[in-house]
Amino acid sequence: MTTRDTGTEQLIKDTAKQVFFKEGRLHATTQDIADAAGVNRTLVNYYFRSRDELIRQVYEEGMDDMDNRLSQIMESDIPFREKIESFIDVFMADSMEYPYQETFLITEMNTNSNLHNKPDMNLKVENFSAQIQKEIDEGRLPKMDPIHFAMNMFSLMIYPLIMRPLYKQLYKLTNEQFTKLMLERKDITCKMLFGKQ
Amino acid sequence: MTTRDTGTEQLIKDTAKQVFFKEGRLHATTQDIADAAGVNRTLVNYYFRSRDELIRQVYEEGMDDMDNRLSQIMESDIPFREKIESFIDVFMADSMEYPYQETFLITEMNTNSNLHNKPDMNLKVENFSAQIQKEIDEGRLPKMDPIHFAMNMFSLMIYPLIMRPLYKQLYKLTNEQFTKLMLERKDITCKMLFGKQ
DNA sequence: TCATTGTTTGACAAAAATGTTAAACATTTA
DNA sequence: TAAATGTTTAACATTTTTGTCAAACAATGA
Repeated sequence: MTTRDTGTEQLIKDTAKQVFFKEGRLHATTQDIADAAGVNRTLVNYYFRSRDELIRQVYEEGMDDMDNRLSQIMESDIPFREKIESFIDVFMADSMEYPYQETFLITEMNTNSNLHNKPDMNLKVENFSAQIQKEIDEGRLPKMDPIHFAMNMFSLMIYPLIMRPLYKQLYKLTNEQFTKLMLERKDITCKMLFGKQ
Repeated sequence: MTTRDTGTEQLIKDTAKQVFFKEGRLHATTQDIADAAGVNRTLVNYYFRSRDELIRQVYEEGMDDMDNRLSQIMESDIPFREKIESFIDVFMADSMEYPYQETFLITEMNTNSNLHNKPDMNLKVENFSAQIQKEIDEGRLPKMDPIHFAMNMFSLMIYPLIMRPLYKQLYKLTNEQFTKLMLERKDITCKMLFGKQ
């Protein structure tokens, strides 16, 4: 079967990511996704066979994406702090687009538990920890388990975006105000991490 | 109808909170919840009329709980830093029990959008911001929008707990190791917030 | 004890979500 | 153009989830 590539398969997958990662509608049905994509629901089955398979692919690609974003910290050979600054810049821009990507992944992990971990991610994480440890040893970061640095960084970047509906309500913020705050956070997060206050 | 109170209604609601807030199984069905509670599924309808009503009550009480926890920051009249230290201590203990409470609330907000905000929470938040602003004015905190202090605090406390399945996998952690790290974070979070590194 | 009434259960019904199929449609290519 | 083949659609079927009801059960009180 020489696929004719009408872009529909990709459209459905991309729309599913919009719904799950961007809008955070984690209970969305195939009908919801088809509607959002403006296509007949049957096409979900035509291209993906089942809902589960669509979810599986979205999950898989979400994980791959995380993996790729992690790689970014490794490859460049610039000083640690600059590397982190640049990482925060890129990662936060992505997260502002898709705040619920990690939440989706975790929710799937919590409901399925038949998750296959990508072994090369462990290596990257170890590598990252080693980089942090080096900074600690050379006195540029306070003494602590390197995992805390990573946790701090991801927490400060992602969590406010997840809680957006709540913050908007509690602090009576417009979309513009919220976006402005998130952009400010790039700097704030960096300063928090390196203790330069 | 003089209720006989067999504790079943409360059991179902508590179990729902266990499933949603503790296990993070956000797609759980009424059957899942009934099974977890060890009761006949029909009792969910007997006591709550519909699934939606059970969810509504869990949502409502989850919000009330957040409200109460926020109040805690207001009432005591001890110095700001001590207040925050004590708050982190209590809040993190709660969050370790129910990591997905806020995630559940947000997911519901994202799917329903017919949320009625509790107006008195706005007041508490304003009060909290004023307290932070005072610290800033008196030079005990760096200059920034007080909302960032709140965002930093909640992010550092909650997000690592949400991501637990991922961190456990990436860093090859046992439950005990993870718990130990989370307890360490009480201190780390506090130091991050006040810049004492 | 026996009637009353609230609770629990299982069988059934309804609704919602997902999956299948055949026919209509569109594109390619011979 | 016409056959071949991939794509889309609507009708239908199946499965899953939710909701209803009457009968069984258990506790209370006259």
